[in-house]
Amino acid sequence: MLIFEHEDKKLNYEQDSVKISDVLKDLKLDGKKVIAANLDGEEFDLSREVSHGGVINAITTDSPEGLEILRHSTAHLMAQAVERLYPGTHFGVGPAIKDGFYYDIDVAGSITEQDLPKIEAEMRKIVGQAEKITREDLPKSEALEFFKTKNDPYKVELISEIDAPTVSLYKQGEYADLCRGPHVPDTSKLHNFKLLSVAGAYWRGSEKNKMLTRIYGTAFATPDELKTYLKRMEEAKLRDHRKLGKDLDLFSLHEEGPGFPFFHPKGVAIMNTLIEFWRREHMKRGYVEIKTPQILDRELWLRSGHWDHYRDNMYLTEIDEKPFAIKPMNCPGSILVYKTQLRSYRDLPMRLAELGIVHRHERSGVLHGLMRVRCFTQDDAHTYIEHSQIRDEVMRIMELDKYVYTQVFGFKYYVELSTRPEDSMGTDEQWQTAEAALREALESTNTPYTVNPGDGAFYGPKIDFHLEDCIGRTWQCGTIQLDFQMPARFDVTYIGEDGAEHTPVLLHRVVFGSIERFLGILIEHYAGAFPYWLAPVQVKIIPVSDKQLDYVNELRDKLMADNLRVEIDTRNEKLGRKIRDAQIQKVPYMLVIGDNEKDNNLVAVRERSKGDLGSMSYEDFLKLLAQEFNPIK
RNA sequence: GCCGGUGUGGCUCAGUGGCAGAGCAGCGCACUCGUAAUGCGCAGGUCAACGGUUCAAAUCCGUUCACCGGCUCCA
Repeated sequence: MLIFEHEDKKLNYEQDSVKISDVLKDLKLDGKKVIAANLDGEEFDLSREVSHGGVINAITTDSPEGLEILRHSTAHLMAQAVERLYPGTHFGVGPAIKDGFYYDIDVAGSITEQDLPKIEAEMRKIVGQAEKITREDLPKSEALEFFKTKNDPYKVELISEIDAPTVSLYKQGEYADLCRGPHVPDTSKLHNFKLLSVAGAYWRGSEKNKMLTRIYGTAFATPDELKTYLKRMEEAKLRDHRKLGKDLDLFSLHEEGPGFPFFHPKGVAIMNTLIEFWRREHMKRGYVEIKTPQILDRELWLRSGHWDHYRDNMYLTEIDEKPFAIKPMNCPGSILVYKTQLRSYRDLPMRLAELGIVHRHERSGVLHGLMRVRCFTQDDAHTYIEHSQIRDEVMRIMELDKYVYTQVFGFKYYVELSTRPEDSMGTDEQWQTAEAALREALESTNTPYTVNPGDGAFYGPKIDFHLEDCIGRTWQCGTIQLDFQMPARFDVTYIGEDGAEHTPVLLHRVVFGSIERFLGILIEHYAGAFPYWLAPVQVKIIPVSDKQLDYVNELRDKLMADNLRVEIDTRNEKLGRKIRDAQIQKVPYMLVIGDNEKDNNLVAVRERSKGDLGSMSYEDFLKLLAQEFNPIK
């Protein structure tokens, strides 16, 4: 006897086993959108026979679970098409992912993006054939035999590692795949998919293994959702900071300096404004600022542990035949500053901030506009504290991060706790204490976080703050790292209340992370339309003709004297043209100056999104600007 | 670093073995203009670099570099 429950409904069957689709039908849970079911937390195909009852729910394509199944089935569909078109292809793994799916394959020759339409066409053919997707449970040994015969070494490897007596196979037509399932009942359920790109991916994610070909695609429940997604990707492309950086004349990249961006006047204007804001917030919060050298004796890096744990990322040089290194981090320099005096417990927490330029050797393939570079400015600070101050200091920093990310910039962000990596220094006990301290700070502030095991710095665990960009990618910005190692290695001390010497705890932290990366994220976040306080050009003055040049120059001088970033468009162009160009440059305010304004001592204000605001006096315009959000006012 | 792709004027791109092109931007001239592109003209390229094949290479082959999409790695 089997008993199924759904909400307040109950259903009994006399027989020993029953088909999921029958149960759903009897519960009136069937429908066009239903592709699988959830029974006591486990997902089942509609065609599965079950011999136990429980709480049952239908899985529809408009739920996250349903979408995942849909995408997973589409991955299989793609694999089947690939196998038809490229016989002899070996298959790796093909899961559903955040915005779609992929399949890793080992194909003789190569597949390029030009081949995708062909594969897609074959997929549609299989959809038309409405191939039934069937599940088969079989002993591991049989499955192994099956894939050995099929000459699919990757599947053989996967099965050998499965720790269960039986495995499941999913078949559709001539295609069979090792898979946990569930899947849609047949291939005709798959319509709204698109293959997107081809890339390389190491087998099982290890660079020691062979590189396979990965085909990315996406699938949605409805054509509209697919269209919306593709449109969003198009729009994201338009926001790409590399394109906007060029169009808005913010920065450039050159072959002569791979990974070393060149910043133009407008890019620097934004960065300087960010830095001004940063200084203001930090001075308010009890930080003091230092500056330490770019190049330091190798001895220092040996002592800090960087030589042992970070050498591959360091640029080396020589001065007077002595080895030196270009700094990849600011901590050792900060420590030397701390140690210039005998410190008292009364000096703690001592918050030494530094806008430190660091160089790190990044492998050529990872460079990406401003997001991933080889030289960047960290908005760093090293805080020296007593053990008892860890929690409070971490919470103070988290508060600052929250203010900056959400209040000032309006970002969504995610918090991650990264624990001890393989290549690290210190004792297990030190790491446990440090990790526990960070956890405590997260928990006592009710901050939701995920744990990223083994991703800490080599000297301590860390809390990372990831900001989400316009296409849902996340970038690590802020970090708070707890360090018991450096202070000990450098004999950093303070005199306690008890008159004895103690070793302080060192907190490394950044808010923006890298000024360069943060600028990149902001460009995409705002799509180049920077808010008034950050805009590289805040006001563009546009004379209607060159008869107003004198008045316009006078206006510019006044605005500049009021510390505004202002430009005049003196080109011999029509008004419409000058406005268009200022709009394209996303300047927040335009002042249109014709005879009317000149004769009556007025300015005609145009705001980039609201349009013409009419004429007003200069003073009224300043009042208007004063109402704009401005955290450094 | 690895896999795949791409590299033509400041920008966006056409040109697939036979004289290097277009639009925009720039410069000059005319128009002196009222809220998203005025017209006419001029100038601008070692076709990423190096090597090879060929009577002839932007085009075919090789090497290197950079960039793009990913993987691995990271702020």
